[in-house]
Amino acid sequence: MRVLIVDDEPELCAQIALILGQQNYTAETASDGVTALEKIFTDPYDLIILDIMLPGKDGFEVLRELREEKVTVPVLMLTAKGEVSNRVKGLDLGADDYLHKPFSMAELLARIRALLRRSHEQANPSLIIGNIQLDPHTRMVYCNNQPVNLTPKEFSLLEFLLYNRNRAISRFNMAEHVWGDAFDPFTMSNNIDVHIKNLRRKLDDQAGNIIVTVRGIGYMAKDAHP
Amino acid sequence: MRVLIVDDEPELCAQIALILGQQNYTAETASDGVTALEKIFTDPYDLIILDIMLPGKDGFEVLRELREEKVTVPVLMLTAKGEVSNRVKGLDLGADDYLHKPFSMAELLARIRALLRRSHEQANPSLIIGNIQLDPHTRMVYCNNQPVNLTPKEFSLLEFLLYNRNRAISRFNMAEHVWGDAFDPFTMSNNIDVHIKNLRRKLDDQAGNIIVTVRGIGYMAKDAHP
DNA sequence: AGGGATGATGAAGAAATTATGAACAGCCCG
DNA sequence: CGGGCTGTTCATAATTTCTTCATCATCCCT
Repeated sequence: MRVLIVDDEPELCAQIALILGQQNYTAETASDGVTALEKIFTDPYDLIILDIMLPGKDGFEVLRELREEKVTVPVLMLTAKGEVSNRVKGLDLGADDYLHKPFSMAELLARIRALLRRSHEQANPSLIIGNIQLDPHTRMVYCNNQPVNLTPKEFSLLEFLLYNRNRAISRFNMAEHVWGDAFDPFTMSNNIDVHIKNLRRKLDDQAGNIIVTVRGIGYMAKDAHP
Repeated sequence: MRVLIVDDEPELCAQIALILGQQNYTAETASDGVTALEKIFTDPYDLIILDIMLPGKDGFEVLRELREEKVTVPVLMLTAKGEVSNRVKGLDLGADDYLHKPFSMAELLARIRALLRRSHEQANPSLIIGNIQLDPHTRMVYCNNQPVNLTPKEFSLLEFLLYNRNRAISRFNMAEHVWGDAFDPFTMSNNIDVHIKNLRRKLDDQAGNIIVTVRGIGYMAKDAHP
């Protein structure tokens, strides 16, 4: 689950990112509106936390451009105290919720969960492909109905592949989604390949029947007979 | 056992919360209907104490929306004196009991116990897993049929884990359910881990056969043969 | 078939996460 | 006020996971 935090206070961003990380969200941050829009258009997020006060394009502008491009990601706006009328403006522009600064982390988290639940839970049954079953909610994976022990990275990777089944996914995309901000695009290591190997081993995928390698691109989770 | 108290008098809320806390319930409060609904939809409670007089959405409205969304949590309504006909209205909308203000704490507690017993008894006779048996009603825990002495926190934690058996539960979720409002998301301590350790020790779960640690997430209570 | 590029694999060190023992504070009770 | 119990925090040990790297296998193109 990818969340983008847009705020010009690095400290607050880091705080929120830390908490979200602990909850197994993949958090990224942007400190101004232009950067935020770039990130959003480059790759979709599941939720955006958007401060109104931003250098350059402010939160309203970001929201407006977003909705103009038909990006329907849920947006939680942060408003400074006293900007009461901003609530109306934000909701008019298509924000899904708002929160006054300063707020408690508990409250922020509750709202995040509510938003994600609203937008995601219905589209979130068990991901099944071949003899593999992945339940995003309980974070359990079964292979031939036997529970399989996956590490966090392995789980995220598999989840992402299954979510995009029958589509070739580039290593870059995987890195972005599983590693988020921590992803170093210049790395020379074959980190992802190693995780894929381990996944195949654990999932009894010797012949690469489920996780197919797409030469020159990356990998793909393939249904047995599409 | 999580209870939500919805009332616009902070004093009364605090009083009830205090009493419930002493009885080893996890109490949270909401002072208006909108907040209450958010909390309820975000994370389920075992019981809701709902005043009718509320700013914004009143108790009836909250109850209506609740039931509309198929939330079946037991609801105890508080009615001011003289609002006799409200009793009928509340029960029609799906309230489970009502209580006239002012009421004695003893009476409130009795009704809470009755409601919880009624709703939990059928769904929740005794939580048994392996050689562990936990009775939510009497708050007794047996290991190999020998009674085990658990502290309140340990009991709540075990209860929550057993209630969600075979599902990986994040530390965050545990904190939320066992600590409720008092939970500090910024704490750096491994408080939960320590409680888990103590639970394992008391339950003779040396090899972590019952309480399994799910790396990167938290813990899970696992049946021997799922 | 040769050569270069790309992916697979095994192993080892680094990093992160969890387990554990112990100290400390707060509270309730006598 | 002191003892016992509970809950929290901290430091450190133990374990698992992640990353990197070297090497080998495979694919693709001419």
